[in-house]
Amino acid sequence: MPGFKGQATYSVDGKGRIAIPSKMRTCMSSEAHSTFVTTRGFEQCIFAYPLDKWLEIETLIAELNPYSNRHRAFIRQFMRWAEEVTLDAKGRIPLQKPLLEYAGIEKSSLIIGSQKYIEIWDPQRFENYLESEETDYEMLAAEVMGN
Amino acid sequence: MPGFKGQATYSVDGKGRIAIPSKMRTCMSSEAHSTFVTTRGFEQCIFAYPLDKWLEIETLIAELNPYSNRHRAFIRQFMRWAEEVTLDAKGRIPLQKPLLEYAGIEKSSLIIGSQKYIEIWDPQRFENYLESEETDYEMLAAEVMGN
DNA sequence: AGAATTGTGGGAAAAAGTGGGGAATTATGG
DNA sequence: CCATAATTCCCCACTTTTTCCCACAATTCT
Repeated sequence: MPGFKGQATYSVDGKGRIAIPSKMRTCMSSEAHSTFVTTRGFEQCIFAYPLDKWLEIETLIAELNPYSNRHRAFIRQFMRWAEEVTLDAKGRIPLQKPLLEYAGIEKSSLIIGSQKYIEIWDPQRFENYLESEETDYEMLAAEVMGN
Repeated sequence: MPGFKGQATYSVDGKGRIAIPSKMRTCMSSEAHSTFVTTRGFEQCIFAYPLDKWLEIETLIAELNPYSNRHRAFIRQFMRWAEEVTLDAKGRIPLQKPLLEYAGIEKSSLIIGSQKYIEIWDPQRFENYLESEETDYEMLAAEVMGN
């Protein structure tokens, strides 16, 4: 089954809703029940996992030891940003204020399909990110994929 | 079954009641009978376990050795703060004064879903906690989840 | 071009959260 | 042991937020 791909610039309306591109919607498995889990990304953006993929991750989290304070801190950070959201009849999901603030998103957003999940960026911030990451595409490929 | 997730700032009313976010209520199993056990957290906050999860923990506690003073000290601390509370018709639970004092909560609180339990913080104290924990999210993730 | 799908916006209905009154229960003090 | 005070519980009223639904514009497909 193919992963999420492509990019698009979509608006975020006054109620914090954002449409998921139909091409990305169609490549969710039915086990996702039209549901995503949104959470903060490692960069300053929002990640959206289809529910089934998210549950796999949560299974790993559930095995951590909550009596270890490092583990507990991680569970806390990981879960507190997460939010289960379901597509409405028009294929949109609501984004909570804390996430929008974290990602610096206001009226416009850049949606990027990134294989197992979708990234949602403030377009300007993504520009800045590209500039700050000096490594060029070709080098990155060689480094990551190169044997 | 998914665990508690998300965060919200809710008020604590004059009677010490606090609403549990509906998204967290809906992911309790029916065996919890709409009941939580609140107790002091390992950090300076309140933990709320759904009853069924709490009973699992209590089973472990029951197996500790009461003739070891370390064990005994832990059992004593763990149990003396615990309080069984039931959701009212509006989805709220009452919080006892000692717990509120311990967590430094007055009128406002930050509710955090943390997988198997819910944490209730004084918002300001949580800010301080975040600052004191310098480790950033990405590092923590790599450390805990890393290969 | 016409029809169907996709993205955008907003209004109405439903649900969630907030606060408080009063009865029932428990605690305190003479 | 009773009277008073305090607390807990149950209920109702209000406000805000979320959810659901419909309308319209833009794009894609046939």
